[in-house]
Amino acid sequence: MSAPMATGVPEYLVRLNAEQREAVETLDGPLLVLAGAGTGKTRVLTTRFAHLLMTGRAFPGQVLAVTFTNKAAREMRERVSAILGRPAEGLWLGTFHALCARMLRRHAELVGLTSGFTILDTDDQLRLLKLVMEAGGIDLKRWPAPGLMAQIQRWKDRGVSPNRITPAEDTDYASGKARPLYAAYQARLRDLNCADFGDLMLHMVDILRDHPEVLADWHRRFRYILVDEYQDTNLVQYMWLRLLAQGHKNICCVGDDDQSIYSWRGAEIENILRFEKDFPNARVVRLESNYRSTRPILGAASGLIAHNAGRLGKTLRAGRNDADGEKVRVVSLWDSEEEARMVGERIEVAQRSGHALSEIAILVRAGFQTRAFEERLITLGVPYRVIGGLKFYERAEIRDAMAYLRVLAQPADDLAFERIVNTPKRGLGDTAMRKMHEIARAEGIPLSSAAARLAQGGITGRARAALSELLHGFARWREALPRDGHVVVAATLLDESGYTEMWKQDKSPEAPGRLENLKEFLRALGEFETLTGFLEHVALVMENDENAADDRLSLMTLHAAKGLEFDTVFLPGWEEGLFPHSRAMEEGGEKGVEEERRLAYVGLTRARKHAIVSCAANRRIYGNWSSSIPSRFLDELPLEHIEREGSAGMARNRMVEMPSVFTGAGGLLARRPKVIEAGAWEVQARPVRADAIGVGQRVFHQKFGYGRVTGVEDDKLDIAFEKAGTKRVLDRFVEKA
DNA sequence: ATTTAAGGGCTTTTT
DNA sequence: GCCCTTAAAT
Repeated sequence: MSAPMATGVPEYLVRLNAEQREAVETLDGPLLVLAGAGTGKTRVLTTRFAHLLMTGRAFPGQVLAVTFTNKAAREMRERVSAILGRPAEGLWLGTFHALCARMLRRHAELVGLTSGFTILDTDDQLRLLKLVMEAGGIDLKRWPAPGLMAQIQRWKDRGVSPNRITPAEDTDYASGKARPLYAAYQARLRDLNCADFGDLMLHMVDILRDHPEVLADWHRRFRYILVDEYQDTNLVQYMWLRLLAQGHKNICCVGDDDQSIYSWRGAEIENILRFEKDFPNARVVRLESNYRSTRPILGAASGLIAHNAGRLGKTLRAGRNDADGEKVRVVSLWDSEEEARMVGERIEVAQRSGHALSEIAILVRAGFQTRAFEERLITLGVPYRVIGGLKFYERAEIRDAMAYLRVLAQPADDLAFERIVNTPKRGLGDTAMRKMHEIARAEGIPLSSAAARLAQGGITGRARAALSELLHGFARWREALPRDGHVVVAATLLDESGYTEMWKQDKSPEAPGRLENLKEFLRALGEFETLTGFLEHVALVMENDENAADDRLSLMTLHAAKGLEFDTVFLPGWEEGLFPHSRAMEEGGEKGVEEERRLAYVGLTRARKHAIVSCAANRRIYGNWSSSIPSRFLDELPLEHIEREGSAGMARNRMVEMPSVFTGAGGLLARRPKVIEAGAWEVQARPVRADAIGVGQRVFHQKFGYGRVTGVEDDKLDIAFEKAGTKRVLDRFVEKA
């Protein structure tokens, strides 16, 4: 513990405002910190953590700190270290899933697993469930597996294992067979020594519920519990927290009911609404001083969210000295293309006046909306990045490589074996696989053993040779493992199995990138002592490098934007049906609309200085043009904080004045937005692309599709397009594919 | 056993 | 309008 400051108050506390300080210094008993957007939530959480250590209230290993994302966990670790002035070691700090996995490794045998269990990805989960359903004689046409998977996940989110399903929790899926199928699926997971994501939580809760001595052990360990984003916890996470908090009752949950946007993933906003009932004598501290946004942005966001019922109630106050600023712009446009043009032009104007692109974001409701903006940004030559998309470990090549290593580590891992047995193609098709399954089922042995049996005889020459080569390979690699180490063996394995070669032969544009990813995979493997440690890391923690080293604009969904902030934020597509989304309204009714409204609130509060909301009167959805009316959320923004502009009339009841969609493209193109600052249209000199395109690069062109660069001359490219033939185009019209 | 055709569906996705 | 999953064709 470092010496107290001369004043008696440590420096890290002095930097806090009164409410933040109360949240940090209230150490005993349950505490709920209601932290509005931009009120210093992370600072409170990390300072509180450090304070617990600095005051000697707890050793690092006695604090359990839970986040939802790896990113949040990493950030907290870094900031706690910064306050402590040394790396924070031995912490129980991580995501719900990572922490549960860590705990479950110690108690795996209590749920019929061994500590080396494998964590399945969603792909494996579904394949396994399909096998279980087929074995159960279910007609997969009539009862698609994803439906049952969703149901099982819902059960797991609610902490319901097969034996705990009450009639109220049951479903009529597949004429009431859901429950036995769930049980069979769990049994198969156990046999394969696997756990899916939901199991990590579910098993731990079951263990803590059923084994008081285990629970008591964890109570002895954890004296303080810190929880981030409490509004996003689901029931099983709540149960887990509650069980662990029973011991010392020192649980501090930080969250914001107004930012609960994941109910469709099982998050229960009731968890935070109920906190004071669940934890008697709980203190509640509200953080309401916002240090992020201007007064008009806060006013607009507050006015909007005030339309929700059943809130815990907070009022965001502007905490900045320079909080005065521009009103929120509400721009109405003729169609989605004009909307994209408007956003693009404003970005160019901002860019020319020195605004960093990395401080601008376009936040959309649904993924398909990004396309129009991407097209626009490409033609304007504005660098951007789309946040979201596939995670590192969700890429096919990484999953394949993982599967190889899983078979190496656990020959009985049927799912992994099945994935790689014919990847690369070894001439093992349906017939060979069926035979393998038959043997495995008949003998009650793993697939790989069945394959060995099959290689002795039972299939034809070519397939047989290929199969026995693979099996001999695994025997060899496994033998080499203790001698050469996992990194070397992994590299040889991917090489000798023909897997790397498969991608080298592949002519598709993604192939080089995939080989890169495999290199990255091997490099990351080198950072781990053991194979199993690495497999867990990849399953739970590994993520994309979206580090914004270069100056690019961000394009992402509103969901992906939670927790981020930008100087300027564009919020397009505020139209009934899209935002609030019709599905959300159909499925959730008024509750659904409220969650959409929270999403709008999240979007607005991402902006520090400028927020530009827009709606289009016409939008192409699923290929068809359809007209839409402005979102009800626009009417809910307080008039004094917004400024309306636009070419396409705003009032929701004046829609009749809108020209028909069918007036044709001429009228549509002739119409120019009146919303653009003067001069914005006279854009001549485009910046040269930062990412130079070379010969051989595969590229994408909006009009001509995919092609390969055959020549480069200044900013002009000769491209052999797959469909459109050879053309010469300006480099700014293509993107790397 | 791989290639091609037809069909359905389509919001968000921290782990 | 597009993309992905499953069905028949060679």
